[in-house]
Amino acid sequence: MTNGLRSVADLDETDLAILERVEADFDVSLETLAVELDISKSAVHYRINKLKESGVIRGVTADVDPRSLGLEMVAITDVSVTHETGYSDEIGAELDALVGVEQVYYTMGDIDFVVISRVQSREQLNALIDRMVAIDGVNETSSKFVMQEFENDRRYVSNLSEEARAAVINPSNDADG
Amino acid sequence: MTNGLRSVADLDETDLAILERVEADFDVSLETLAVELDISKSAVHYRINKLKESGVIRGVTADVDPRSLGLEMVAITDVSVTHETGYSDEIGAELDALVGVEQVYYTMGDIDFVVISRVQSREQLNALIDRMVAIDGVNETSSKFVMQEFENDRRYVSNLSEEARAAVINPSNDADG
DNA sequence: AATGAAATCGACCAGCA
DNA sequence: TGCTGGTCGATTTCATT
Repeated sequence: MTNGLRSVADLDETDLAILERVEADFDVSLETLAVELDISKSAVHYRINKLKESGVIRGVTADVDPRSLGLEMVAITDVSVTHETGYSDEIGAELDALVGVEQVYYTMGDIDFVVISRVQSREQLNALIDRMVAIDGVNETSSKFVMQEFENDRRYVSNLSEEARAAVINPSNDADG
Repeated sequence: MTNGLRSVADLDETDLAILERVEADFDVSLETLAVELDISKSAVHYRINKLKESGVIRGVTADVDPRSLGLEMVAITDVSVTHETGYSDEIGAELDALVGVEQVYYTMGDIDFVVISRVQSREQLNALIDRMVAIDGVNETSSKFVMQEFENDRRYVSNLSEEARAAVINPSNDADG
């Protein structure tokens, strides 16, 4: 009996420790990690490479502050679509492709898509919503402004409960393996 | 200053070109960038350093695939709070600090917070929502499951319209049309 | 899977326009 | 301030265990 958790790559505690550090700051030196984990620099490098190749680390990226680009306005838009057609995949992709759209979630319930967008000005937001409505199959939209944002910086490993962490390291805990 | 856009750091086209590349893939070599931009390696390095120091690049991070950690379930929770007190800052921070919470938005309107959370299982989600409700000042929650997610990978520069890009490069350009 | 040595690349410095 | 070329140190690669 599985609880739905299936680990794609098997990771040990050392991997998680590396991931926790590099997902917060990849500029940390191999030597620092090597000392912390009490393994050689080459071993750290070997593991990071393996994590990249296996897709656990999807890439290494510069984290750009959107405010430095003038992107100071965030909105959450609920988008409902006409339910006759089953083109939710396409509509979601089209919403996601719109310039200014940051995240698109397709959800259960009467509201079909939740769209997070980030723009410079109210004019840009209005234009963006117009483009959403123009998408074939989009029925209705309802937007709200974000007054304040509490970011978590997309750090997954450090945001894992003890239980969740254990489930990653040992997926055969109560799963099929 | 007519359209409300105020640039924090002044960036030129070369900076934007560098940002566009490194926010997609920081593993790109200095030499590749130098050739592409027709400047020296040192100049690329100098600019990247300046972008880091000025806070435009907040950091360099490994992008970890949440699914490799078994984080396959995403939920969007609307959280309303008791409006008597003005502790929205604290409540937002408390929501954000909960393990499993990825993003917290404080919005205008009758729903006060929109919380995006990512967990391994339904049990973890239930426990998470319990912890939300337990926060002092939280009134009511309403959650919906995310069936599909269309990601944009947090790439801001490449997700800028021509108009928005121009506004970044030349902030004194108050031509907002 | 991990190591140490060798090649390669990025970080830093002094100086220059 | 923005950039150059050169040097040093770190990272990447590879043969070996």
